[in-house]
Amino acid sequence: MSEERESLNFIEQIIEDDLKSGKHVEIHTRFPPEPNGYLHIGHTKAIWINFNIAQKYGGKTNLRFDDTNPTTEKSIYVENIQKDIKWLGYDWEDRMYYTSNYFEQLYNFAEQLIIKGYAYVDDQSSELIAEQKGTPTQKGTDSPFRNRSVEENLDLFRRMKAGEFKDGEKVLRAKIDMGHTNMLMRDPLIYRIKHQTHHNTGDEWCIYPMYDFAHGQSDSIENITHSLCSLEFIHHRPLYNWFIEKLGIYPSRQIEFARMNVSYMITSKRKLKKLVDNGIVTGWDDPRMPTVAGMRRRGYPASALRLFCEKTGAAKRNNLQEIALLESCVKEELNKTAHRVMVVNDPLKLTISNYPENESEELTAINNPENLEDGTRSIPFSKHLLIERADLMEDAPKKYFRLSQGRNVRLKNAYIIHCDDVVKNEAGEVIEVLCSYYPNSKSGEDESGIKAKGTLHWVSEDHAIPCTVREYDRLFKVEAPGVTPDVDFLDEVNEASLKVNENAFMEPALKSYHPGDTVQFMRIGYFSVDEDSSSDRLIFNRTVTLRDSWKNKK
RNA sequence: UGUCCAGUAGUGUAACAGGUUAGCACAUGAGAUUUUGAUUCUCAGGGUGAAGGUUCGAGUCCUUCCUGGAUAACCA
Repeated sequence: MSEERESLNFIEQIIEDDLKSGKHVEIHTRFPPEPNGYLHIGHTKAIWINFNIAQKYGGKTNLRFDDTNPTTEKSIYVENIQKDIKWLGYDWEDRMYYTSNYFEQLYNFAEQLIIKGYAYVDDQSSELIAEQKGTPTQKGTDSPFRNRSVEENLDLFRRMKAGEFKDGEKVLRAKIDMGHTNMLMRDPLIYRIKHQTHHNTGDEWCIYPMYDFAHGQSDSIENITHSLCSLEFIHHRPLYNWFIEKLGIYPSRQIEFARMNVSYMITSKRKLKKLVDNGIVTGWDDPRMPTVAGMRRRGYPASALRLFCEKTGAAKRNNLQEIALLESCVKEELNKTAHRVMVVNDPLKLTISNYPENESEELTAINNPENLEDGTRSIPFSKHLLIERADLMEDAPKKYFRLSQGRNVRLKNAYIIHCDDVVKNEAGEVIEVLCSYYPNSKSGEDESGIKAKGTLHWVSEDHAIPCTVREYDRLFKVEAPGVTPDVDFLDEVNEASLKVNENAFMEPALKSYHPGDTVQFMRIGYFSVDEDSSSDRLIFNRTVTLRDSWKNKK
C-alpha cells in the first residue's frame, strides 16, 4: 500500500511536533475578536484556522471577546459575532469568555509587575511619551518617572484604579528598555485611565489594560497552547513572551499567519463602516459587503466559505486570493444543492402558432439533476410564453445555438420548437417571436427524431409571476482597493455594482421558496431569496453567475 | 535608514531530514459529453527573484545581492 503523506501547513507541523514531543497532550486554541464591528472574509480565515486545527487534533477552541477598550466596543457586536461564527459551522460549546472578565486578575498581574520592579507609573502626556520613544533608527530616552520607588508606583497605581485621576493624567508602563530595536519593547503602556462605561463590566473600572497586557495573559489564564494570530502581531511576540516570563505564568505560544486578502474586496473595519455610513451600501449585511452577514445574504453557503479557507490554506506570506476561487467554491457547493428553476429576466413574447389557445398542460421538471432525491415539480406550458430577449438573434452565425428564423431549439423540460417568424414594432424592434412546436418532441418522451442544438429556458406568460432580481456585481472596480497611496478607496467603488430588475418573471413553483433559499436560474446563475421579499413579490439576490463560455467566444 | 518577516506558473498552495520529468486547485486554451453554451470528462501551455558556493545530487544548506511587506496609537 502506498501511503500518501498528507501535506501540512506550518502551524499543523508545529502542532504535530508538539504532540509528538509530548509538550502538549491536548491542543487548545482561541478565536479572539474585538466586539467593535462585524466579522468579514478575513475573520473567516482566522476562525477556520483556530477552530479547524483544534478540531483536527481533537482539541478545543474558545471564543473570547477581546474587550479592553470600552470606547469602541458594544454588545450588539457580541451578539452578531456569535451568530456569524455559529452560521459558519463552528462551536465553542460552553467556552465563551471575555477578556474583561479577567480585569481583576490582570490588575493583580500589574501589581506583581510593579512589585518586581518591572513597571512604573508615568505622569507625562501621550505626546511627550511618544517623543521619548525615539524612531526605528534612533533610540528612545528614559522617562523622568522611570525610577520611582515600588511603593510610590504601587500607591499611584492603586489611586489610578480608585479613580483619583483624570483620563490621560497617568499611565502604567512596563519597564523594559528604551533603547530596544523593537519599538514595542520601549517601555510600552500597559494600563490607561478611561472613565467610561464598559459594555460588560459597566462602571466597575476606570483603568483598562492595553492589548499587550491583556491578550497573552488571557491566553495563559485559559491555558491556550497555541495562540494563532495574524502577521501584524509578529513584533508583539517578544513582548507577549516577556510578560509571561516576568509573571511566571503558563506559557502560551504565539504563532503568526498571513491574513487573507481577497481581490476586489476590502477588510478594513474602518473602511467597511464608511461604506455603510456613506450609504454606498444598505448596511453591514448588504449582499455586496465582504462581511459574513453580507455573504450569507448574498447566498454564499457556509460550506463554500469553509472550502475556500481550506483551499487557500495557511502560510506566512502576504497574499491576494482571486475572487474567482471564492466564487468557484460557491458554485461547487451550490451545484450540489440548488434547485434548477426557470426565470426570465428580460422577457420577449413567444407564441406557438400550432398550440391550442386557452389550453395548458403541466410538465415535469427535475429539481436538481445532481441530486435526484430532491424530486420533481410541475411547470405549466401554454401557447403564450416568455423567453429571454438575448436568446433570439436574427441573421445569426452558424455557431449560434439559440433561436433564429428557420431554426429549431429545445424549450427546457418541454418541446422542440421551430422559429417561423418575428414580429416587429415601428421602431424595428422585435416584439414577438412566432414558432411552431413538434407535439411528439416532449421532454422525456421525444419521438420526433429532431435534433436541436440549443436549449432555452422560458415561462408560460399566463402563469408567470413577476419578481424582482437584484443583479449584484463586485463592489470595487480595482483588484486591490484601498491600498494605492493617495487614492481614496471610495473612488474605487464600482458604481454599477447593483442593477435592480423589476421586470423579471418566474415560474409559479417559486412561490413556495423562502428567504435564504438559494436556487439556480437555469442558464443564468445562482440566486438567493432575499429577506426583503413579501408574500406577493419575491426578491432575488444574484449570488454568482454561471460560467458562460459562449460569452467569451463572441 | 534600524529591526523583523517573506520570496515556488496569472493567483494561491505543496514537495516529509538535499534524491526520479517540481505536485494540486482556481484561472487560461483546446477537445468530448450534455434537454442548462451549466455540470462532468480528457488534454495543453506556463514556475523555484538573481549570482556565486558546498555536494555525486540544491526549491531545500552557505554567502552576497535584489524585491515585497510589517514596524514608532493612552487601538486590537
